[in-house]
Amino acid sequence: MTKTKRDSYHHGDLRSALISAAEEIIAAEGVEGFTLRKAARKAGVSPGAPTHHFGSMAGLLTQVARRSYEALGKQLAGAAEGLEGNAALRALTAVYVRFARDNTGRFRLMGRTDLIELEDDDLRAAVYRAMRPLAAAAAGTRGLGVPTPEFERLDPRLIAAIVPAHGLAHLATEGRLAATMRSGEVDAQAQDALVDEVLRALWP
Amino acid sequence: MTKTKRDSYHHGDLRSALISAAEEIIAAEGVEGFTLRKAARKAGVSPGAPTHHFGSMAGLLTQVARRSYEALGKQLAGAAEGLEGNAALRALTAVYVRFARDNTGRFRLMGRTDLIELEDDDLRAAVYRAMRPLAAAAAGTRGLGVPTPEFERLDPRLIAAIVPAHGLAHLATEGRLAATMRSGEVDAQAQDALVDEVLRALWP
DNA sequence: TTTTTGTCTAGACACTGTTTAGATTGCGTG
DNA sequence: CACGCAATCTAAACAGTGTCTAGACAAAAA
Repeated sequence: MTKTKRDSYHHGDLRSALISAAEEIIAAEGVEGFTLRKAARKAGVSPGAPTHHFGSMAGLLTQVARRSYEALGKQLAGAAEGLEGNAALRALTAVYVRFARDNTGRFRLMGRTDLIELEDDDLRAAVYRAMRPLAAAAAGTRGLGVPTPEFERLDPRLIAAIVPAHGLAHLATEGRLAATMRSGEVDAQAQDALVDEVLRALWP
Repeated sequence: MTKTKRDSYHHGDLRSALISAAEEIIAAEGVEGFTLRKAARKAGVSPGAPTHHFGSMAGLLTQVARRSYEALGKQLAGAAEGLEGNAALRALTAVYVRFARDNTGRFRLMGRTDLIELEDDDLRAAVYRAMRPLAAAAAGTRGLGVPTPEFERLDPRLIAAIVPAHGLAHLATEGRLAATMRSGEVDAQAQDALVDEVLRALWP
């Protein structure tokens, strides 16, 4: 509850305050619980204020999505260290799925093309950068070149490396994957084990 | 534009009229363009009327999702005929992706766990039934038993059969897969070819 | 010090889903 | 056939939403 109070008419750093507020709301209540007015209230500012900084709600959420891709990229970056071939791909996919499970709100936002501005250059760059470890692993295993930012022309074998991660992550966040315990919570360990089994079936 | 006019106070078959209206709106404007009031207007009925038949907006959309899974199931049913092993899996996955591409609105709805009632028994049954062809193909190839409706206890190798379809379909609907032509439209043929290449990389 | 520029507020607008109380009708029973 | 009941739909309201237009305020530039 970082309700930023202020004494002066101007906020000072409203832009990043709104991004933080949005991230907190999404983490606590999910994308479906997010509201632009809520974020404004949390930053201690009037409902119309965010528009001036982000143009629209989608503008703000695009920034949140961009930062989320950066976070995902950071987690993927070190995940394949010392591993090669299919073992590297398995490790990266496992991290991808864990990120989706542990950051359900943000991950759902990343897939909501109606809420974010997909053509935003910074966002596209962040997506591209986040996928680089997967590309590198696929390249190492199968002799691919480095992919270009244009997703339209990605090598089919690189897509083949991304697809299982994406699919598993979606199933996980939709609660269809695994091991929901009696409390309703997800048994992370059991899910990790299941994911590992699936990955060994795909990439032995 | 099936604007159902009526002369009597009672509608007659409002329930299915609302489902049809919702399907038309979602097909034309996507899930994000759907509105309960819009559906009510299209059926020629007051904003409060749907509540009595479906409880809430999620109730109506759950019916749409159920019918969508039935449609998907129908398309999958005949897709693997005469095929075996990985070839059957490839054919089924291709149909899955085509369904997502040609029914973007409905497919997006199926993944929106915040808009539909995931615990609805009819919906769960429809999901299970739709996945049966994939299960059968995976079983034929790898010696699996028939899966139970509880998704929590699915065989990892069956999940491995579903995951690429799900992942590819999502990438396709998010516009990240392929071959967007200069018009902004998707080049279906090119996309099919790409999907085939990806599948041959996963299931040679 | 004055002007200009960037920030933010106040209030309104057209919507949304859902709730309440009441009007209207069709149907099964006497 | 007539009656009462249950189902069905309306009308109006409520608390919200994102966004737009004026204008108020403050800080930086002239």
